[in-house]
Amino acid sequence: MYVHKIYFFYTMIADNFNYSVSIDCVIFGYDTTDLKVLLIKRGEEPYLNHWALPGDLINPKESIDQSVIRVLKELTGLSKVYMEQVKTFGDVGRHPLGRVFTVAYYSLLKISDYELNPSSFAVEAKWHSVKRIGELAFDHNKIFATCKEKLVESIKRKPIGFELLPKEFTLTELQNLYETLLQEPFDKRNFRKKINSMKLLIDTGKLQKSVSHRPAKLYRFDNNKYDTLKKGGFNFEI
Amino acid sequence: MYVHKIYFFYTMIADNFNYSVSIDCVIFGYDTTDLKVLLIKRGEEPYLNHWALPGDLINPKESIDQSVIRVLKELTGLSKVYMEQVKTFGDVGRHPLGRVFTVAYYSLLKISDYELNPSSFAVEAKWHSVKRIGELAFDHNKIFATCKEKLVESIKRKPIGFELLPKEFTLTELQNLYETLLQEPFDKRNFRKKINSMKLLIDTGKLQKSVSHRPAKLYRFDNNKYDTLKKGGFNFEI
DNA sequence: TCAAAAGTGTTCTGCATACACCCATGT
DNA sequence: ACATGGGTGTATGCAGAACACTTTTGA
Repeated sequence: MYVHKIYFFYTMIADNFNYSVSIDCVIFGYDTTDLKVLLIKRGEEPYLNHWALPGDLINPKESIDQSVIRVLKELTGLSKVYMEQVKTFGDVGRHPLGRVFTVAYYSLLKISDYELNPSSFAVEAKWHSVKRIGELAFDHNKIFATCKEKLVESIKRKPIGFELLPKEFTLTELQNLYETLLQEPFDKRNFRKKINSMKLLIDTGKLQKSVSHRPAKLYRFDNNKYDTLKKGGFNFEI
Repeated sequence: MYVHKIYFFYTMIADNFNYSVSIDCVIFGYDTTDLKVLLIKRGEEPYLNHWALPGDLINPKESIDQSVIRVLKELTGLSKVYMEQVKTFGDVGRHPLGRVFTVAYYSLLKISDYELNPSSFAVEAKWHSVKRIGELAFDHNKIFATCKEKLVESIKRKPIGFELLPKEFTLTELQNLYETLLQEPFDKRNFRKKINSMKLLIDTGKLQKSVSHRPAKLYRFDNNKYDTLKKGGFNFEI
């Protein structure tokens, strides 16, 4: 009976091992006014010269996460990058050469860090404004859209926005970030009141330099405090 | 140079197609007082006689979602079951016979529907209280835990709780559901006030039958209204 | 002295919370 | 008539929203 066949697939033979699995990574960076995504230009068919999400096949001896870490490291030179698994895509026709599943991740990094690590000369990689993404290779537009949505969801409920700013930042920079990502304006005083009430920022005592107006205070995000609060049931929310 | 190798994996050969991909499904049902999960008992090694999550290999010509729909249909007899992709697991050693990735889903169904469709005689399937899950096959305990967390997250922000109740239900049943899933008590009057303010329930005009106390009104969830409201930016939240 | 952005408090409104009694039915 | 859960309103507190002027710096 047909029902017998399923749920017990672990008696499978070598014939069952004929799929391929990759990761694709939507790498977000924020650039004073604009959210950007790091794309690479394909040097081969199919989709020659199309922009695509960076990714790679998963190696036989590495986990999914390790695969993403490896690609991020090779592309950006950075090791400790925030990343989050989003969704797996595996439609039948998504890859011309066979059945390839891809696990999509997004990750966040400070463009200021990235620019210090130009170890990616070998591949043409470029930041694109998320507002001006053209047609990407394969189903990467769909993957990108899904990751963007997930980022927006997460940014409201986790303090991951700080991953996109320099280590020391002003409150106005923080507010601009949220306004850009969430596409809505915030009242300056209320925004500061809310941020302040969370007690998650450390006043560095430093000020902005060489701006032609009153210099703003520089703050750092207090990771330790956040970890402590979170254990006590605290929920970040903007 | 090494960096050349990656990002251009699409020149791969048959050697790259040697992984296997499955789906596993955490099927939740709610039973007047308790959240349950549908497990199947393995009839073969490895993990003979262990309880496991229902799942199957993805067929060459079906999408990931289709694969889940197929398994749910074969196991429960139901076609339109709420489901949500949660996460993909692919640690190197998770399966003894080779590299098997599995895409985890959770799904929600009314146990009352399920019991009318006993098409799963061929496989030993049983509802287990989520509080009393023993040691499951493979990494299924981890998968289960991840899906349970995701369910709890989603239940607060989407009106999916109704998928677990009969089509017509009382407000007390609804409250019990939320109290069970979120593990916190709600004030009866405030709970009703909140539900009422959303205007998402339809009073069927019917009453409970043969209860030895004042019979409660029966309500239905208004799917159309919810879809409309959602388009207007409405966010369900409990 | 001007331009440009930083910084700061109060009032109002609405929503979450806390809380106790009468009602309808079956036995 | 009694036991059982169903059903209802009000007062209080707190957090989000609206809102405008003074301060500091460089040019």
